[in-house]
Amino acid sequence: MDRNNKEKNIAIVKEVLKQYLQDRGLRNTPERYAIIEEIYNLDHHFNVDDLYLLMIHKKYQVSKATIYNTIEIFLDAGLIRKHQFGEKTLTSSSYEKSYFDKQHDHLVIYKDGGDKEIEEIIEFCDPRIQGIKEAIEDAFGVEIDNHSLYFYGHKKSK
Amino acid sequence: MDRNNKEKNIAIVKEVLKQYLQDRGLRNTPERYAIIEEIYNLDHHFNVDDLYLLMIHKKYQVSKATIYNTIEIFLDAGLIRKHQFGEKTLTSSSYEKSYFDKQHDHLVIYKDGGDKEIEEIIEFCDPRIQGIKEAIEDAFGVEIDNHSLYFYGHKKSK
DNA sequence: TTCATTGCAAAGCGTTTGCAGTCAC
DNA sequence: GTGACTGCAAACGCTTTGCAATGAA
Repeated sequence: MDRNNKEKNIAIVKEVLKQYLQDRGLRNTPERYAIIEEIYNLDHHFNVDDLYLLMIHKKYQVSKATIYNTIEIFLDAGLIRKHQFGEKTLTSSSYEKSYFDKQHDHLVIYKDGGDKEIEEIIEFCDPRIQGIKEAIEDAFGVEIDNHSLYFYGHKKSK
Repeated sequence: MDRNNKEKNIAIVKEVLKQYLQDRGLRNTPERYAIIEEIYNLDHHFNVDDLYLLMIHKKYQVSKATIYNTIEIFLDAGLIRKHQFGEKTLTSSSYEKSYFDKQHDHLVIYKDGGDKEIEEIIEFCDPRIQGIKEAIEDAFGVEIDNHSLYFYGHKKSK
């Protein structure tokens, strides 16, 4: 059932992608469909290297350059979202599928001790952010397309 | 008056830094004081390259390596904050002095047209973020040390 | 004197680019 | 057939690291 759902979603996303490519006169390359399929099979955040290794270890032969290119298209098409976790240490960009999800924010939990290592990333969604967004739009006469909110913390020690 | 204030603040920050270095058994190098002085003379966000060029063109001879090292200390001491503007294109990390300011968030305004260029960065402070923070702390049993909130948008076209 | 810190240059690492070959159209 | 796309390797840009020289304690 869950699996069926996933397959259905993948089919839908491929259709959306097809439409998008068509509209812009871009080509239907097999790589693009393979990559979007792998992304929508994942349930977590991933970075380019993750995705590259995953695809190498599976059926496909893709290059990182193609993944980078393709991801740019998916971002523009609204099929994925980009994140920069790790305010403390430098990390590669992370991505996640976004077509069926509502926008959500992230709580980044660091391990105790000054090692600056991420323990866990929790997603949440607080409607109050909408109120802030609207206030900012009014205050500065802008249209806000997008936001990112991260909380950084650690497990409460008892 | 403004200038006097700035000089007074710089004196205070140097004192704070001195204390911090002392507490950790770190050394009072002239570079560290020169760098913190230049940072607190700035009124805007800056990146390492900005700061490096500024200092080269002024009295001091510093290396980027030292600036990177030093900035790490200042971050830990709470004297500066680190930002990653530019969700769309890759940018270097930005920093800003933080000792006298209250925590604030940022509205990143992009130029119109798909050129992904930043037009302006506006700072704001909405108290409602505190409410969200507390809700998250309760919901997930964490202590939040820190947050970052960015809105990304564009000027409203009439 | 000692060893943290500096400056320099080299290395790292994620990402982008150039280009010859390929393949969607 | 044409030119957008791919894969590869090289280039890029920011940041980190290794190391000999320096200088704060």
